[in-house]
Amino acid sequence: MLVKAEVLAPAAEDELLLLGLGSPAPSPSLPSSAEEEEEEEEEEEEEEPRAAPPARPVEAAGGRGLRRAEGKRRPGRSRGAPRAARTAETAQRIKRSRRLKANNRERNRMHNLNAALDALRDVLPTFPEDAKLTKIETLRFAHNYIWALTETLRLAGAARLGPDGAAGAGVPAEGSPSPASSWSGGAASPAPSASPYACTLSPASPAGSASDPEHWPGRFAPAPPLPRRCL
DNA sequence: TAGGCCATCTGGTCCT
DNA sequence: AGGACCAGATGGCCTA
Repeated sequence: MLVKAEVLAPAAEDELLLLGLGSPAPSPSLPSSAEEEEEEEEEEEEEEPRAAPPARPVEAAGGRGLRRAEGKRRPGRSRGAPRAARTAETAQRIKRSRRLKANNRERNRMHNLNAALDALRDVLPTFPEDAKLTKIETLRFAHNYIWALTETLRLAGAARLGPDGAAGAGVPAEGSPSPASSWSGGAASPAPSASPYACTLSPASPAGSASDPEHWPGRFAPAPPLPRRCL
């Protein structure tokens, strides 16, 4: 996807920077970027022990030099930045590396979540068939759908039991899990009293009143008839 | 153009 | 300590 590519690009660049590669190399694919991250982590694990010891003054760094040149001690800057600076830099790199790892995990976590959401969408009837419910719609719809199916079972059982058992036909049993009670989220809707079992398997019902525009995102206006699989 | 939806990043918190 | 989870921020895309 374009979005992904665009958003991921900066991350890949960061990794490259971390690896000390100033210029962006051929952009790595997602998995390979993760691999690079691993490599980088290893590299840093190596460095960590060096950074771990309490930062000693610069003279310590020049200890070796002292051995050969008694008296004449050279400034502690052998090459590159002073040790303290290097240590700080290393700490930064480690921090950054952990962040990137966490980002990766978070990304995967969200992908898993989305996959689960997609699986849920697959079993929900929609109209038109290829319409894609948003996340919130999927969750609300699923909740209502389960409620409707539960009612179906309950009523079917009641019908088998005869007139006595069917006392509440068409009316949700007391304490039945009406979605409206716990799920409407804010602009919630009235309980499905009018026709609680009227197969209103829309993203918003029965938790949302079909006449309540707030519950009908443009793409899912109540105009279409009952969902395909609605029995 | 505004608003909705989404993916991602990020820092904080909790848990193992 | 490291990973999972969460919520806020940010920026891109799409539609009315």
